[in-house]
Amino acid sequence: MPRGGVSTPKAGSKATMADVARLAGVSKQTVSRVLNGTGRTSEKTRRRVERAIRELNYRRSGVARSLATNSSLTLGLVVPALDNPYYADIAQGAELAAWEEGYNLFLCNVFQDAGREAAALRSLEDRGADGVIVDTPRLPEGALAELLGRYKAAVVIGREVPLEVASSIVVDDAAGVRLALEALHAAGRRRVAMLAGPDLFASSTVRREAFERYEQACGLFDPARVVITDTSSEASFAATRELLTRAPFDALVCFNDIMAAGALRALQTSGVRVPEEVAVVGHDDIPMAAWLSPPLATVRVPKREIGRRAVATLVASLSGAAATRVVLTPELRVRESLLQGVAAPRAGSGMG
Amino acid sequence: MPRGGVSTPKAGSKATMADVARLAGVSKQTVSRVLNGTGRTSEKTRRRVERAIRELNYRRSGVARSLATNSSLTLGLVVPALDNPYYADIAQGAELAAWEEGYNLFLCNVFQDAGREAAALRSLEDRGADGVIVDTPRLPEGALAELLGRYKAAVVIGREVPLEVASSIVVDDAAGVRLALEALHAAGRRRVAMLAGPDLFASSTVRREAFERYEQACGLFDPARVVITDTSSEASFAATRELLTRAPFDALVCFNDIMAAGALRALQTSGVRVPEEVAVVGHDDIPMAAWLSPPLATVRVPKREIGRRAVATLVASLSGAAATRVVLTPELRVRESLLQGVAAPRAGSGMG
DNA sequence: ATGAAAGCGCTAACAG
DNA sequence: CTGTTAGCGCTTTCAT
Repeated sequence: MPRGGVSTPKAGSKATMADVARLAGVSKQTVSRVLNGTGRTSEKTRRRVERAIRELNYRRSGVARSLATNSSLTLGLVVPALDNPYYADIAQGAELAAWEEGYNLFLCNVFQDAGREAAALRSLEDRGADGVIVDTPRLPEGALAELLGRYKAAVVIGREVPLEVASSIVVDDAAGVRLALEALHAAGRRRVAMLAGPDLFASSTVRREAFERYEQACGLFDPARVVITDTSSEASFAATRELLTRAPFDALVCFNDIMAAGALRALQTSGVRVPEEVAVVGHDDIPMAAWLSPPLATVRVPKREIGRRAVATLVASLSGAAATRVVLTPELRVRESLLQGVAAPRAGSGMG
Repeated sequence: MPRGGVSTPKAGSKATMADVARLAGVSKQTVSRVLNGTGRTSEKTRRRVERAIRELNYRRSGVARSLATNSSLTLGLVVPALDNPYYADIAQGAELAAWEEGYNLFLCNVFQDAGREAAALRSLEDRGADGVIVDTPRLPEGALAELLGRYKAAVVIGREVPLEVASSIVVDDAAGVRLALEALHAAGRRRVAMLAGPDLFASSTVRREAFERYEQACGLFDPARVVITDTSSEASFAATRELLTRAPFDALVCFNDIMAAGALRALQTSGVRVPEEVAVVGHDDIPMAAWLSPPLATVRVPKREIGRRAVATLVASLSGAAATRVVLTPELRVRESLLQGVAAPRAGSGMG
């Protein structure tokens, strides 16, 4: 066919490399060389091949390619719940980094279910992903090791695993809690309560224990001020109301910002002024935190950075680097929910 | 090797179907039959094969499989920005539905960039995805048609495309705006302002025009009360402040909840009481909307449903069904930011 | 009920 | 610089 059909290709047109070779009057190998930029090819043949490719609207089959090369330049990221902006941010960081490294990143959201986590890990493997990053609170270590062992490389987020199993990226949770408590104490709060998440989340346990340890060390610990509840705003709303009837407190540290949002609302609807009567500190620093009223002070976790580092580590491992453990440090994000005596909140505070 | 090594497989172990066949003393074909449940196989051979599979910790290569079958039971979903909970929710709906249909769903987040959108669509194709769902405001229709034409089936979200190109799932945006305005008018608001998003988003244009039309019809339209701004809380915060100095208004309709959050904060920090002086209505109903202060009234878009329907439509198309157009209807979610004279907000309001 | 041969679309290892 | 021959691991025919 002469160049009649403009560039609008027919739907479903699936030219193969052999078609291109035929049209260009060369062998498949030459086409492959041109495509890969490997070996030397005469300027002339290259042009012919390139023209044929355009003409046929040809695209190499990645499937065939990865069958032949046993690699796919594809990475997988498995997260437990995209509806928590925390994971969405990690995903964005990872996506950006993968793109820069020349890899593709496929995300698997596994809606709160260990079975699905395993399934996602397996199907990513089946589809030929070179490596995976996984943030999974639920999968037991044995199962995780087995699943990850099938990849050339793997990175686990938010959880320490043996280096034989995978690299890991974690955040120093205890340090984050300490930052919050130091600021609270400095602001004169002596009866700090904690809204903890279920122990299912390793980081929740770590944070709760860090809280208890620190408060104990300061001689300010009272177990009656610790509540464990589900990580939803709804559950936190209810838990905070209950806490109000149980023990007096002048500050509240929450496992994450989603929970803090519920707590904030519970305090306000109970007539408790924030931060005058009770200061509130969240954890993670999701984008919405700065827009709550009052803006929520929180322990900022470098989410994008987590995603970025996870990809960097994974790519390094794929190139033969040894597994590593990365520990990231959180920062305190001071906003009005933690400040005292802020009469008229100023515009833009906490937006930096 | 006898059954020495318990069930803990060595890392990187990649048995092939031939290995299994050998160990079981049958042909590859028989193994394939057992795996697929096709053809008849004697109970005895099947057991042998199954045992060999277990022994070798064997998994079929999906890559080889899809090269041979030209199908992968894999679907792709391309979204522009996971950091907007709106998309995260769509993704969860889609993921759930795909899982139920026996498909795998790979998500591609393309960070605000038309080039990346195209790249994602292409790499999903390369990896053998059977079909894709794409929510892309930026890709011009011609390019989109070309990209989608290469799939067996495709679904576009939030945008109408010719049925030859793909099926589409859209929400009746104009109806949503009308719902908000009716409620506002019923509450006595006569000077409604609008915080619109850039025309880049088709739905933003639709909503803005619906707003103008409706207000005009009521004889209440004033162009000075319409502001177009970026879809971030920050930009909306600034735009709202500016609007306050420009034209008086007693209600504010926003393109989405993220923007509404910024607007809410701008009003509050400017000493404007919500909803007493200015009622605010968002759009989408992201989870956080209910936890803002005051809880944000919003036009609820059935996000999960969009994801679910997109997958259902896609799967149907893959089975040969004709392309279709689905229009979903939004609902008004009344919360305190729209109510009048609510002295003491009651607990749990707006949480249902 | 099972096996043998051919091929999916590509790359790798050698020729020339 | 370019072509030929083998596979990658699986599913299809077709035989048996």
